[in-house]
Amino acid sequence: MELEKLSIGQMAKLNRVSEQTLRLYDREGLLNPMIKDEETGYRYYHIIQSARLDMIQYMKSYGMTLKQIKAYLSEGDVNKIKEVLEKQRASLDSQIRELTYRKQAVSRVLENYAQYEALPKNDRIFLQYIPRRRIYRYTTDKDFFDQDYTGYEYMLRELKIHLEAARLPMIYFCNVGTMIKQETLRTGKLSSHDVFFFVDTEDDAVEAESVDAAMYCCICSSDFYQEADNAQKLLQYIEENQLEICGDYLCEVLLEFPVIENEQRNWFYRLQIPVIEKSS
Amino acid sequence: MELEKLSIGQMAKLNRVSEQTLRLYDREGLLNPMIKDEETGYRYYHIIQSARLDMIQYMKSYGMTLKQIKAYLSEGDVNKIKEVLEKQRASLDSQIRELTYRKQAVSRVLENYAQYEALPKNDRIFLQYIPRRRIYRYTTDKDFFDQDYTGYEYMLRELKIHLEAARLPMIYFCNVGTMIKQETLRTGKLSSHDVFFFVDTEDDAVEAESVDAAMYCCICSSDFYQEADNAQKLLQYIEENQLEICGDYLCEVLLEFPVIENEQRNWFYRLQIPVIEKSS
DNA sequence: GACCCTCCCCTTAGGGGAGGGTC
DNA sequence: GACCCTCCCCTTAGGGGAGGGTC
Repeated sequence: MELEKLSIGQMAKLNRVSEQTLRLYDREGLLNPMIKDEETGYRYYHIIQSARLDMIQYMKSYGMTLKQIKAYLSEGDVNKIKEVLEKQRASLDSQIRELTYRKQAVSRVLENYAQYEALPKNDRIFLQYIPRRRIYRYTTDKDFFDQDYTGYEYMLRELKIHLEAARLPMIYFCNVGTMIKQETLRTGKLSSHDVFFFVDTEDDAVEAESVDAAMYCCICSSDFYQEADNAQKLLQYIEENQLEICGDYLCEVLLEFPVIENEQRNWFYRLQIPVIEKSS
Repeated sequence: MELEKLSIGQMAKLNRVSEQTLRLYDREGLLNPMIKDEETGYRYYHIIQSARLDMIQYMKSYGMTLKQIKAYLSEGDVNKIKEVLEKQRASLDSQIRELTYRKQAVSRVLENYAQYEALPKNDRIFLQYIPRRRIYRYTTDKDFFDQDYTGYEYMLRELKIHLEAARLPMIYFCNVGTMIKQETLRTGKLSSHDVFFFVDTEDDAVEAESVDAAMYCCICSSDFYQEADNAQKLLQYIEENQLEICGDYLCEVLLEFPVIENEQRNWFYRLQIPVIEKSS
């Protein structure tokens, strides 16, 4: 029966794999041809060997590496199937979780981008309702408002190191900010020892503080050195308009563009102070 | 300020990356140190360069390759952010879908394994209620019952090629079977031109036939050459027990073990014929 | 002595040849 | 002429050295 002695090309075609793949499997000892012509080096397969090839492909589709597959196949322990499959399922689960995390991060940046496009960019003060958020806060011994831009970078590095120590995904690091406690703010003094980043409201794995929904008095800018001035403008506005501070001041980096200008990050931040109307 | 001239080791530590990584980014032009001592080759970074490193890490966490990141960073087009992010989100989406598919496949095999453990293995005939399933059927010009084992392998290869042509995932291939139409079966003749595989009941992307839920008269075996005999036993049992065939005969490969014995697949199949009680 | 440098080899699962025999 | 063989180089994002200068 000629049919039963298949050349590498025939075997490849029947099984929808490349000849390269079959040669690799031969070399790696995953699937050796039934006959190897010692003189010409030609490989000949039996159709039956498709069974093993199928097994290899199943296992590959479960996400196993060739090395794992080889070990498993050569072990030949029928009862290990379950164990292997359960391990694979767990591994797939965590991969899916990881990717879902990433997707959420991308989505968040896109949302921020949409806000960026909609928000006024000309130092205008505006009121905005902002829903509840969650933040992970880190307190340093330095005061943000005493720092120059370089100093701020060091503060961010601290936060980054802290983030890693707390086993939090790097992804959160792109939506950071600083905070002034409302007690401090009421004295009119700008002073901040807290940096933070926003955490998904649904991410239960991270313990974070809640920032209540509120009406915020806001101003946006791209200039790092403008923050103090802008903050003063906000305070003045609040004063002049019969408003009352009802929570912590946040400076939120909404977006960061991948260009460095004048040796500075090219970002877009929103200062925000939660307010209520003054009770008369 | 010494602080502002960071050695590679300091820069690495501050940013939680390895020195190797920084050297790679330097070589690839992703992030060059601000100063490179021409004589000693020592690299010195400015803390500000962390901004670019952050960008690289964000983009990596979105799933971009270094090459893509480099292209994006050097292009410097602020307005392309959105486009890039949307592309990344779409890509993440399809990766998640793919992995979810795999996970389902693994879960199905595990379910089959659980059934394997529970089902009688000693040629005993039993009744089993089997819920609705879906199958993708492929009709060949050969008759399964005229084939030897080798012939069956060729039939499977046909199915596999067909599966690929229909753009169906390889994963489905591990739960295959053959079918005898009830009309044929009633004549008592064993003849089958249909091979099939089971498709997820929820997978709308694949168009498949429905196999209704029913009470099945079943028998399990691991011996390929035993199928015809076992089928006859089933028919006899049905006859003797006042039962009536109410659908197609299926031979389902429930599980396949990764060991080849006697040049044959080591599998476990379940013959099943749907029955109802004979109306008197 | 701790730090940094430049090679260099290694990892996954093949793809894409070149140059030369074989069916 | 179509098929098969054995090299050989290439891809990602670094990790892990060795051997030798530098702060």
